[in-house]
Amino acid sequence: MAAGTRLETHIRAAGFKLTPPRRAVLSVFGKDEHLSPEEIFRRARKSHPRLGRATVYRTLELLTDLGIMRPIYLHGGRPVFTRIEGGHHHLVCSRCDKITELAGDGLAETIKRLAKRNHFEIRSQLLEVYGVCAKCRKRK
Amino acid sequence: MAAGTRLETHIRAAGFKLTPPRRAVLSVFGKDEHLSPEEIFRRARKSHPRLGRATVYRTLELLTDLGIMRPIYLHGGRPVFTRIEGGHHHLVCSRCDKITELAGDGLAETIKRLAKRNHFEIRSQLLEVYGVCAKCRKRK
DNA sequence: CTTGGTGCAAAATGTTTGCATCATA
DNA sequence: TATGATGCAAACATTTTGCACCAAG
Repeated sequence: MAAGTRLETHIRAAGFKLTPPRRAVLSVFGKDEHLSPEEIFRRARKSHPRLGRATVYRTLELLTDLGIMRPIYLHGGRPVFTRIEGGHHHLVCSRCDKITELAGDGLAETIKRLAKRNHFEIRSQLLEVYGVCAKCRKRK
Repeated sequence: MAAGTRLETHIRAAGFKLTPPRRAVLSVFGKDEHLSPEEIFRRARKSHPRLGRATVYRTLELLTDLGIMRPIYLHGGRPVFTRIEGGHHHLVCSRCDKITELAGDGLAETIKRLAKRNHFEIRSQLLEVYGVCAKCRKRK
């Protein structure tokens, strides 16, 4: 679990303690995983049964403050958490709720350029384009 | 209040009743206004004091279903509502929470082009770039 | 051994729902 | 006047907080 190890190092480097509950939370994240606090709780408890919900929330807050993870609000305003790196550019279909990653194509670069013009230091990008996906348009 | 009138017409056209509470909710939205349900409730109650919170939520849901408004989730996952038209491109400073509109510059067009390539029909765009604004960087 | 981290339970917050009443179309 | 809309209060879901105890560094 290289990714997990890297995250763990990050926590210690920032001067925070690396505890079993925190390891359990970190361990459930693969790359590009989008998980709700409740789902994280359920999964992490498998490796650390004593885990409480409050600790999940506190750990997610810590990880967010450290710039390791970030919440994304998609359906109904409930958050899912994901690793912060990379651009998160989504086409969200409001019919079938399918989320398509909108890859590359100079989008991230365009955004960086615009941000630079505003002297803004980018930490994370999130683009959500809402509408109707190709499949649902046909099925109309 | 041309905008308000236009929205009211939209509601009737869709076969819904135009009631005082709904007019009160609609009336608080200027253009580019981003308001939380609670703030909408507070403002709308000035023109219609009997208004209840539930009606605000129900009206916002209706307006969202009609494609007139949309929720945006910025700070701490609490929604703010805004008119759906136009691109909503924000630079969000995680130090001071200031939100800067990232205007034009071909961004909306770039996104449209990419969506078209995916045969995706755009209804609304939302870009959130998180990071540190110019002012806060200096103040470091 | 010191300080930050944890789990539990209670509290706070934000949103939804059931229902009797009201008013638009 | 029929049906959809409203306000109220209770229910609900999610997140935060207080506190005594625990363990990583």
